[in-house]
Amino acid sequence: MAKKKKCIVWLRKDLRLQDHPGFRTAIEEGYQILPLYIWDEKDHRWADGAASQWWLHHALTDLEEQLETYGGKLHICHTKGDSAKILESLIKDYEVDVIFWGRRYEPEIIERDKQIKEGLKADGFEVKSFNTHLLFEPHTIENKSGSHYKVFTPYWKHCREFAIDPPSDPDWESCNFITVNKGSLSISELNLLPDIEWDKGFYDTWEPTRKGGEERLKLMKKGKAKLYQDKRDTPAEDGTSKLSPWLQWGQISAREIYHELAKPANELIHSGYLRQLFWREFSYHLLFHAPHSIDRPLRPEYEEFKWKPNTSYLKAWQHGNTGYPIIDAGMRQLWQTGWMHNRVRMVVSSFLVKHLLQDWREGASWFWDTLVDADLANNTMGWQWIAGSGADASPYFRIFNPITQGEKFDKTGDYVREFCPELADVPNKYLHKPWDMPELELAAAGVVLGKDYPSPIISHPDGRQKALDAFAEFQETRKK
DNA sequence: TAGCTCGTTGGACAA
DNA sequence: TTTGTCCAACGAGCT
Repeated sequence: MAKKKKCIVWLRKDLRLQDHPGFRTAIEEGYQILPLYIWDEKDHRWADGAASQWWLHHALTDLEEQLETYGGKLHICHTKGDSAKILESLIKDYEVDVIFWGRRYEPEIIERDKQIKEGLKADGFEVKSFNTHLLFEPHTIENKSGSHYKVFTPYWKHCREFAIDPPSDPDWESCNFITVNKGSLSISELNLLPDIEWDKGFYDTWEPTRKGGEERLKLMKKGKAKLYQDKRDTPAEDGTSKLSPWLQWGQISAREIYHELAKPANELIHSGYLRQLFWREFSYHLLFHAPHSIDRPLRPEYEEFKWKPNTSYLKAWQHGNTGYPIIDAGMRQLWQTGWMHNRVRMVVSSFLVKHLLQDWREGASWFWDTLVDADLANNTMGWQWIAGSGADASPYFRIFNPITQGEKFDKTGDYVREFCPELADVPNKYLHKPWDMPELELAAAGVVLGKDYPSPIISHPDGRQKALDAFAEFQETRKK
């Protein structure tokens, strides 16, 4: 009898069994499969942050359980920057013929994967990679002049011209696995969970399993997506999809979401949300074509911008102690739940970069470490946009006003009261500017400013003016 | 090619 | 309280 062909399916940002072209191909072509996850602590400079690691732990646990129902076992390894070595030794140990993996698009990972691929091919092994993460791969889209898009709307219009492959599930009933007896670590041995218990709120907020994501998607399908356009800007309401962490880890694919919501009859009513999926695509497109933008301004002239580093400002912002309720509620939501509402992300980012004149990279790294949905392409694009150094960036005089943004988008004050409970009894009239409240009323609400809740670290008119001055000065130096 | 239009997410101020 | 207008300037993308 002919020897069974063997393959490794190396899982990366595609921790799912559904709509997985790697698994599907392996099963269709009759391979015996070794499903592999390598926890590489140093696979690039933006290796997963603490909140992401928390999610990863649970995603792997869930994936392991799903595989077990088909008689498979997830093989788990750990390294600090040498995934290639692990692959090589597994290939030898199990006489593997081919490796399948889903492509990643972080600049340093592209480079690393290329080297691994070349190395393996030189040794006579076959490597096949697939698109498991996106609707459109960044290099496949170009504008009429043969270059990449820099503005969202034309990019989006262009993409809409193309059909998107429907998701396609592997036939797991006919799957064969390679029998593995040794060498795999347990998930807990990866030490992905925090030593200090700061993750309690995460458990209250998330069910980080495939099933948890399917539930969210079901809610969108049942009506949430229809209401999305109206509710997306109200942080007190559960009006967004919150699917970002599942998407980021690939527990649910973009294709699955797209096809669930874009059925012809629904396309229009869901278009507000679907558009957001294309924003994710667009940020991968930008990152691919401007790899330097992960830690340098996309527009090089912004290298000259004079940020004013100030540790106490940065700390106050990180810990939600700026004295601006909408900012503090957002930063505390982030810390407690590993997630922040998108509207509030813009307000807090603008405040850090404009009012406080702190380098956008400080904000980007804080988000990176604390968000369960941290995604290099989205994070980079978002911060560059707010800092004004991005491709289609916000003009420098566009400075979010933390008071009016609060009053406009958290009218009821429910959001602020949830995350800044010390302000619970402050009436709506003053909730977004407690410093304007008369002493007596403050006392009645049980708040002493500077003691129970911080006084503002900078006054809004001051912060705004300083930002305008700094950016005007920057424009001047550019002209010279 | 030159010229035209437009750009996810806003704020301040005047009327 | 609401609404309209201006705030700069530029480069992408299209015709």
